[in-house]
Amino acid sequence: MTVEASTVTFPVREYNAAATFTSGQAFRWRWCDNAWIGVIGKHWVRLQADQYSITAQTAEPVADWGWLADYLQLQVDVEDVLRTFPDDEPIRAAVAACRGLRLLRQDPWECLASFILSSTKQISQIQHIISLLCERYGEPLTVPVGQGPVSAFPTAARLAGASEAELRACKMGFRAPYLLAVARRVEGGRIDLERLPAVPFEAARAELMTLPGVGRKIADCVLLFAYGCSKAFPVDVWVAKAIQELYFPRRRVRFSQLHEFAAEHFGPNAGYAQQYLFHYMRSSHPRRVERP
DNA sequence: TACCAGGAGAGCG
DNA sequence: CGCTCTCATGGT
Repeated sequence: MTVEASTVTFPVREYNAAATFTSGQAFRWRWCDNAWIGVIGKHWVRLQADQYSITAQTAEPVADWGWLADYLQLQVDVEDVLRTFPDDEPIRAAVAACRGLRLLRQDPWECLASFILSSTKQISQIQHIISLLCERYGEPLTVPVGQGPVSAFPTAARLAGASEAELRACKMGFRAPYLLAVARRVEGGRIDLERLPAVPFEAARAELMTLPGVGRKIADCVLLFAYGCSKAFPVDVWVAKAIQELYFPRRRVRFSQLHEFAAEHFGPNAGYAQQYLFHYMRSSHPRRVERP
């Protein structure tokens, strides 16, 4: 590994950055001048990936790159994950469609807030809402000369002090009272997001689901994308459609049955399988609005 | 115009 | 429990 000033290069095989950053798990990455630009915690980050490595650039000197390796989940061997998938045609097709797709390890509060804002919204619109929210309530960050300004994701404390009308002005509509209530519960210590990793899976999900605006799907997204519970299997309209069409053609299956099937069929890394299916369905049934 | 988007919550029989 | 409706906003 080579480090000079604010850049670092990690050797890594089979990391499909494009699929990873556009597959609807994180919402702040932009493709700009042949690189991915985003924000991780309080760091502005620019990433370039090739077949054998990922090179990262930050705006300020970094002594320890552990936070970045953790976010990108560089220690994960994709082949190990794929070996746990069921050997069936739908999974083979989904994996073939987005080789090297990874799951990121995101900050719990940012992930929770982002997915509260995601309900019944297209990914491009979620990105827009979050962009407005960060611009208006996030702490401005140091950025290299020539780069546009960016801000950190707003803290729960900051949003807890906002009004519902102010949040609605960020285009989030009926999700505003949900986000506000959850920000106030987190800020008031009535839910401790740092403690959840120590809680058994089902109990952690149940606790997340006590939050207003957080049902089974969003709770599973947070467990998967923030806490690394790789068996969590969020079922949204796309994944429901995927399982319906690929595994139960011409037989109507209820929503609860989709969960039961997923839990027993996809194995210990069901969440990874879910992400491959999601990205596969979206890229094989493209909507113009999603791919400019 | 009607319909949909990485849902959740409330009301109904 | 299982179904339906509504919520806010922007796009096709």
